[in-house]
Amino acid sequence: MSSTGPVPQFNLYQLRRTCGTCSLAELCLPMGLPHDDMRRLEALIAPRGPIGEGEHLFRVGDPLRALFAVRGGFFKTYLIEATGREQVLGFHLPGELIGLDAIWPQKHQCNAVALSTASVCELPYGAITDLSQELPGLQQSMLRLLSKELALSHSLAGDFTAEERVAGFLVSLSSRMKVRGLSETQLTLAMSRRDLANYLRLATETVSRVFSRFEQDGLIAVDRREVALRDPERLASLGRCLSID
Amino acid sequence: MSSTGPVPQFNLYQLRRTCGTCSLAELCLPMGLPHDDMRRLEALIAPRGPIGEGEHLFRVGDPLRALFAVRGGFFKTYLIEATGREQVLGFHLPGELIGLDAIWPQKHQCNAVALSTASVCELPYGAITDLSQELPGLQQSMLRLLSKELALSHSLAGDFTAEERVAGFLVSLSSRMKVRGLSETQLTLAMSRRDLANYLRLATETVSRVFSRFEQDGLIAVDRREVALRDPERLASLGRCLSID
DNA sequence: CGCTATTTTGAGCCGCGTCAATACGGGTGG
DNA sequence: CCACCCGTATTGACGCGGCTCAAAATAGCG
Repeated sequence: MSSTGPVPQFNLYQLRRTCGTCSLAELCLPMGLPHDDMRRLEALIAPRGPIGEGEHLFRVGDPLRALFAVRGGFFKTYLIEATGREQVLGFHLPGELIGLDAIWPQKHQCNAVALSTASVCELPYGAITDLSQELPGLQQSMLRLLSKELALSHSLAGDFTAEERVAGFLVSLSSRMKVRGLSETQLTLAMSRRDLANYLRLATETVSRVFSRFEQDGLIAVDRREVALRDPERLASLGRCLSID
Repeated sequence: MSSTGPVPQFNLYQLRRTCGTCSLAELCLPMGLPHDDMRRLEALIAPRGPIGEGEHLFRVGDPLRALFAVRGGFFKTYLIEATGREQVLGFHLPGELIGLDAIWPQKHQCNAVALSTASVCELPYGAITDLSQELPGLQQSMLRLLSKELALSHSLAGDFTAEERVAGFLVSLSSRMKVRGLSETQLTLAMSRRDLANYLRLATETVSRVFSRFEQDGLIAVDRREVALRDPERLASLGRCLSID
């Protein structure tokens, strides 16, 4: 049995609407914030209801009004090069903040689109920075998140072989799922092969081939977008560190 | 005549020791800060004298004590992969801040080494964040710098051909030199071919070959580490945007 | 003037991209 | 329920860009 149906998704609409009770709080902006401070932050945050698959949170050039924290579902950020080619920058799981690269010029530098039905918390940028002026913990959180993203981006920058990239991606995703209390061996890829390949800077055919090879070698079991890690150890040794969590 | 001697370097020791009179202030952390605020920032900053070529500012794992702003000279940041291979993350010109990726875990995530005799301003991290708690402009500056670095990192992430990478690098460097009031056509590369190739994720031989090809095509003139841009237009059209300035 | 590190140039090979064909799956309408 | 269609994924054949290996040129330095 390769899949008995989709892995249990994040329960989008059962998530409480406050940071204090949100299971993602420790991954998200309020991480490590004292309770009282968290309440003040909450007051600024606007939850935003179901966002349909394919719907955009923002696009390149949009003025930065708010940062977005993923509550449920998956997002992809990408940009369109001068040549017209799409370039996937990242996939974003619940608890992660999107739009940080817009702070510099106050305009979004990439597009953000939902890969599945999703929901987010909207954090009005001005209000957040105003508040962080008063709450040292909040300022620290923001700097830390930015810095972390930077480190992640660095770790992605190396020149890796196709196998290293794919293995690294799987291991990293596994660890991100684990942190969120989900299965670390039974992964459901939210993205198409094309998006994944683009993100990894490979051709879709190459990703396909590597998946097949890994399956033959008993490293994983692939069924469409369900991937089971059979030998996480060996997989981890194959993939260079693409993870930061 | 390809070179009549080295291009005039930044006058390290003639630079005044205060942000208020530093020609790099507008590129650096105090960018856009009101005069009074700048004075308060200055009080925290410790200039650090001549740093010899090959000397390290910090290494992976060092606790984050301070961020460093380059005043004169050039730095390289890099890390050593698990496999032992070096990975160059970036080259840093005067006015740029180094060490931002250390904020997240409070430990430096990369090594920083001087490529030439250099000097820096040392910004004690705790003091900076404390002050930025009071000065909204300073907080904005820090967020902007981080965000900018992130955007730069994104723009580097694409999969480019060797020619695109080299051309992009030259164009980007040219623009960074121009901002600093130096020649935008007569570039002095501070780094070895090996470092440059590593940074661009190419083999040194490939960089060498691309340089030769560009020279044959009349795009540039190369003499050792002196590179003259002969046709910046065409060069820019070749190289995808690797710049953010 | 030799020694060594760096850079350039050449030859050959291999991983991955490209092109093309096939297989699969999910949705739609009869 | 099945036939059909179309987008996505897989598999195969082939070519090319850039890496590797090797050697020659050049520069830096004692």
